[in-house]
Amino acid sequence: MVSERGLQVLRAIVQDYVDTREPVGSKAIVDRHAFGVSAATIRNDMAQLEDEELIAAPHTSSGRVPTDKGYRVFVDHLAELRPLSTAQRSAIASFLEGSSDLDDVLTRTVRALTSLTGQVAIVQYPSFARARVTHVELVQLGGGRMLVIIVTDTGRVSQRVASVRDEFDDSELGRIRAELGTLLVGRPVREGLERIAARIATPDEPTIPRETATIVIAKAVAEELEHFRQDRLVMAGSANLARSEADFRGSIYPLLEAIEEQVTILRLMGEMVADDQGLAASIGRENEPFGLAEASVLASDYDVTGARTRARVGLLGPTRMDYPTNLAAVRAVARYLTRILEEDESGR
Amino acid sequence: MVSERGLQVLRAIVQDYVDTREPVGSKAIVDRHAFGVSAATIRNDMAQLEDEELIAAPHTSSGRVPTDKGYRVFVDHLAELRPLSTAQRSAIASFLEGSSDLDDVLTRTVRALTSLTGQVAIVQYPSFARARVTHVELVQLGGGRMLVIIVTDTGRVSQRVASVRDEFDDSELGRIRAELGTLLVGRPVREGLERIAARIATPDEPTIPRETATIVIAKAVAEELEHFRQDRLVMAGSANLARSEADFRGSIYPLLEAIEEQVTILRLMGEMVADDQGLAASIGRENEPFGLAEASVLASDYDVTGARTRARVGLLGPTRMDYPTNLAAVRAVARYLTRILEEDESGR
DNA sequence: ATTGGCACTCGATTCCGGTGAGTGCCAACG
DNA sequence: CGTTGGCACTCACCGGAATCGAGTGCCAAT
Repeated sequence: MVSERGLQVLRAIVQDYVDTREPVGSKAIVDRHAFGVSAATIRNDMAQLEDEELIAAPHTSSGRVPTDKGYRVFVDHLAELRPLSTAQRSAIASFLEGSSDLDDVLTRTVRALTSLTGQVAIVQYPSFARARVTHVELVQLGGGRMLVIIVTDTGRVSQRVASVRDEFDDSELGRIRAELGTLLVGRPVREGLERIAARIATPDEPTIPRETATIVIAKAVAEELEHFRQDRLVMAGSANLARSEADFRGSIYPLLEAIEEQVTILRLMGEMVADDQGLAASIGRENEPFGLAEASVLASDYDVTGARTRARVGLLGPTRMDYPTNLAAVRAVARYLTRILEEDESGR
Repeated sequence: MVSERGLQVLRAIVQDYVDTREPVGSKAIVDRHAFGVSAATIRNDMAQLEDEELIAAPHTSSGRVPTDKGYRVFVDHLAELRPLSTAQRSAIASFLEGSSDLDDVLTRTVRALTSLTGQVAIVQYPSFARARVTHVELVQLGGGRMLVIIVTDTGRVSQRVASVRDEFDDSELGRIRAELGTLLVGRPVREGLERIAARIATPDEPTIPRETATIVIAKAVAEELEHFRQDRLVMAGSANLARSEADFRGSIYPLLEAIEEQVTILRLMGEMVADDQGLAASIGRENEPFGLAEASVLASDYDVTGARTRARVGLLGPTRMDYPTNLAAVRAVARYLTRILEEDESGR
């Protein structure tokens, strides 16, 4: 329904509007872009684009602004990702250089992405539900406290303090440790949880205090494992929302709230559908069910070899954002992250 | 220089302005507050307050607005803390109920305070620099990785993964563990750091690989201990800044940035001087050196028995805030927190 | 010291006409 | 049929004038 040149006009409108934040008129288009035609012709094309609801006019006689649908078409068909400059690439590299554990890598990644794009950057923790437990360690702290440490093959280390009433001698401690070991080591977290649940359900003589202490510990382990199943986010750059405040008609309150809550963004990132390159975008009104109708989220899958699962890096910003640049940045950062995690994996 | 009634007028102006955000005029004061005098008299008082720079007029003929200095006098001499309702007290209690470890307690505390005040709530981690190390644990993860765990008498547990190239058998591991133990256990973190530094500096035969591995581990321990010295914050409610946006002439960008950076707020909270009740306030321009000239910070000390040191709970909001209510909330939450931590301590 | 009165200030609101960017439509043209 | 120049029309955006009114400062009277 809309001509080839019409699409080029749409592209021009998106680009100019993102640049200037001003509604763009037919004259401005022929001036700034080398279409070989007159303004009147562009106007005809614009009328078509308006029929298709790809652009809209704020008032009867003013330039046009892309609609969310227009941005969608732009992203899907028109946008050529703008490759990063070498300066930008080396910036990423220097951000990520010298990182130690997983937490550190993800924190640095999110910082790199926010400084690259000027948007709110988001990194999803790899889901640990499928990670395998490699170590369970118990350390007595004294005073009836027991430190429980769990390590998985994804390199995540996690600990929790349990209150047991008694002190244990080494052999007893060894026995409990061994039992937990057979229950968990080598098993995926999910499965480990089930096995612990089953073990706890097994009716023990409740009169034997040592045995119940084992159960207390097992429960602490289970609680901590449950923690592993919860997805988490690392974010940075929320202050940037204040800069692009003018793009949010209402206030940035819902955005900041979503950032603090995490859960909304987590669900949103989880539901986005990636293309064959692992890139995904959710634009404006498409985020209405999440209460973020004036924002866009870009995301890219990254590989977490050890976890046999994928997670996402992404960013959040106003609908009026520079999609080609930001998509390229997200993709690049995701690739760097994948590579770092692979090196880390093979380095073991 | 300014009469007793003058101070009451200042109080009225602060209260009304906080309520309405409108400059308040002499007429409004006699209407809303039962001074037994006429508007003209109030005007005379206001002229004096203006001479003292406690209030100011946005334009030649409009009501007055408290200056930062005015707020300061209000907080120091005029404000009677508004005691919390029983509903609010039980809200705090229910927030804090069932909390487990230190992290959890602080997170819940900060949530309680933000929901109570509608401002950005801040809790300073107790400084661990003086905490004593009670356990050093080493766990081999395989692949040349060593998990280092440090526990202090404040209940903080912290871990780090170090890359050592070799595998150790149990006796060797025991020896290293014992050495680290004698270096650290029972010592304050600060002192432990020095002892490790001294130990590393001692020229060892660099040809003995096992020995150098010990040093690698010791370095990892030192790094982690260094982490203990860094103060940290837990914050919540940053979205609230968007609600009170109108109170920030510029944008809320610097505020959000400070929240994300933490370090500025950390320094600010550290430098505030508390009164005999442990309460402190830093108002408006007083925060200029920190780039937060349009904000106020309230804080209250809370006790951390085990750490033999004090830390702070506080909140951050626009200068135009309800000081009596917010100060009371901060104080109440600080007291709850102190009590919880004491119970925890004695419960050992 | 307090008060009523009064002139005055100045931001806010409204109205008005002019300006201009931009559109929609149409007739003409290749 | 797509393209183009022309043209009337719309409407947001000034800038200025007029009005309003809340609030002040000052003063003379109590």
